[in-house]
Amino acid sequence: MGKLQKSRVTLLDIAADADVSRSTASLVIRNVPSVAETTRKRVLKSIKKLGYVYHRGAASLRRQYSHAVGLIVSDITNSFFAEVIVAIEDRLATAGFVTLLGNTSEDRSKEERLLRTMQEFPADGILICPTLHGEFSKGFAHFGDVFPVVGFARRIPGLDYVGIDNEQGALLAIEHLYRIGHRRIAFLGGNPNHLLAMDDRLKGYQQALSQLKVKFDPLLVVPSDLNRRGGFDGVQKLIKAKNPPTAVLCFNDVVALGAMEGIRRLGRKPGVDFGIVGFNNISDAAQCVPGLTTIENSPSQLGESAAELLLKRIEQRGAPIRTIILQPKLIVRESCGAPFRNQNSQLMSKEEKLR
Amino acid sequence: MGKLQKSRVTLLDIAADADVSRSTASLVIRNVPSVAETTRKRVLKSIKKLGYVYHRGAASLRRQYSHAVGLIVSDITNSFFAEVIVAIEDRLATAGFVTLLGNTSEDRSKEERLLRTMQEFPADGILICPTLHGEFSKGFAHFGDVFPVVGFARRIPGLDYVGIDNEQGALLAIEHLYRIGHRRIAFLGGNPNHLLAMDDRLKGYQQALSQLKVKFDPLLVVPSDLNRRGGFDGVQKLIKAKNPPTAVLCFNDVVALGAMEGIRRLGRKPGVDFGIVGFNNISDAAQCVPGLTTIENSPSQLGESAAELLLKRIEQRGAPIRTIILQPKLIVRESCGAPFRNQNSQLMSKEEKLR
DNA sequence: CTGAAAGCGCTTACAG
DNA sequence: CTGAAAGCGCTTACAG
Repeated sequence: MGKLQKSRVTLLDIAADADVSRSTASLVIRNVPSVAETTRKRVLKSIKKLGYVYHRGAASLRRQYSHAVGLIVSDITNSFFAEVIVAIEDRLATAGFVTLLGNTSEDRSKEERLLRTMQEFPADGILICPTLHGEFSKGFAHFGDVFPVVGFARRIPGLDYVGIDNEQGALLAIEHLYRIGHRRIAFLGGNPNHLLAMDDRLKGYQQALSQLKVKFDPLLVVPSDLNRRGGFDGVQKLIKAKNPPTAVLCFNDVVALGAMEGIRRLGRKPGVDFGIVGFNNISDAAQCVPGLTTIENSPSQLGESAAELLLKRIEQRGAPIRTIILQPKLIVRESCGAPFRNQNSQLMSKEEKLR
Repeated sequence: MGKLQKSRVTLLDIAADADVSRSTASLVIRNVPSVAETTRKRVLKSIKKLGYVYHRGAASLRRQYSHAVGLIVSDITNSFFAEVIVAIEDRLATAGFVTLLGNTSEDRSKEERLLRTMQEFPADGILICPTLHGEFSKGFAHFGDVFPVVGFARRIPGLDYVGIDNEQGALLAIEHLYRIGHRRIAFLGGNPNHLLAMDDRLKGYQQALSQLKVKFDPLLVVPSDLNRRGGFDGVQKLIKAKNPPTAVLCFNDVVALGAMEGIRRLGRKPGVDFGIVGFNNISDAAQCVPGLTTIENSPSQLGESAAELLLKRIEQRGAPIRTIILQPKLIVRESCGAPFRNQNSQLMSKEEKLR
């Protein structure tokens, strides 16, 4: 501890201590090779000695990027998004970027505040899963080619986007339920007009029904909050109605897990008395009993692609808009109800164990 | 669009357009009242007209704080932490701070990288739940009075800290299990030597047993990963052993929820054939069936206190170290097993519904 | 291989 | 109430 630390140790202090210029010290820090080995060593020694901490903010101001990226999510407590966040943060860290996280809790005004704050920061770009609302354009209008923004999971017209083929996913789910014997199948979760993903999945649902010559019954489509509670309450409403369904496709796994509990609350056995399909394949889906049959929408793949897309967009702002649509996959587990006993012996044996 | 935007619109551009000095423009932006109303309006008009975006980074460099806070968490996919994060982010946003999020996934080297990066950023301070390891001091040694760091949920000796009274929490849980008839009670989850919280809860567990004159059996203490899978596997190991327990206290709710599924996997009924108590009271605990009896460790309260503590620490770095220990509370639901039927009529009726 | 000077976009005393 | 100048901690050409 050669000297009393008054405020911050700067490059100038290092330069003085190592008896070089500020520029040379800077070159050493950034690992520019053109510095003589002896000089480099002397500088590194001073850095250690004085406890120098690099100031990225100052560097960012001079260079024209911050190596910080904003990540705005609509509900961090939803496991799906938590898993997406991990993937994004990982990918960005690898590229040397820091992540600024914001959680909107589906609150539009919080979203707008976060967008502004992060842009002011300034972040080099923003990754966002927008809140539930129809008129996206409002909050995002000023980002065009001006500021790099990539949407994920929920589409934003006019911006780069990574998401899944929602229609196809719903279609796969309904076909599966039909195949194992279900004829009266409900759709639970989300709100039309608030969520394009909901509209698309509903489209897939209806399309599948019509292909399978099952009559569409609007009473079987029930909106709900996109959390456990929503599934819990929604499925009970469905079952208590007259002419109830025998199975349900839920908007996502979290809703589906809630629905499982709702069925239990009514004294029924999910996967035996009633069929449930989720959407996303979060890790809990494999862990619960009965295992949740679901549509894979890999959070890690989604997160990685989104991060990748943003990094590209930051590098070349002028590039045309890119949209990546990931393909869904049916993951069969044990939650689809009795009919399925007569279907597949391997699955049957799993089913057996439950009793 | 008066002029072609070449790079960034700065205060100087605003000043030129509004025909004032840079200083005056700055005063307007920061809402300093000493500016004449007509001048203010002229400046605001130019800001809108030119699409000016405030540059916080530049301001931070000049003032001596960034209004950014680092938040490092060991596992964002754990609902408990997700709920804590929401609370922290909320509180910080209210105070005008931006949150930089880092997830370590319990990886020590990631933790060290994040600490450094955030400090370099520079964040004004860091909130951290450290990864699982004994020698905390290593990674945190250089933060003393130098840089504001507040720990939460997992203690870090020598730093500000907010957490719960783990010993007392475990004690409450065991007393409850004993009261409703359990005599052979296991402890599941965590790893001694890696986690002080585990040591403390274990201490409470043993203390309760000894007070209740129940013999301590080390075979009933089984370590596990702190996730759903850990609970799932661990409880099955416990039940399959000879002389199995009739109930288990889990390190946290996530482990407990996994244990519930593990019990189902063995064809038993959680809350009927086997008792389970969790720890934390995450929102899923109220939602599952049977409802999870648990020890409340309110994530929102924890997060808010931690944020508060950091804000104070940032304001007065010299202040003595503060430690806040929140008091746990027993939340009785339906997961504690058959003995409990003979106990409480209100709960019995809930239990009834399950059949 | 190394150094002096200018500048990134703000704010902060200090004059007037 | 408003303006000119210096400075926060870096990096970037440009000389030598």
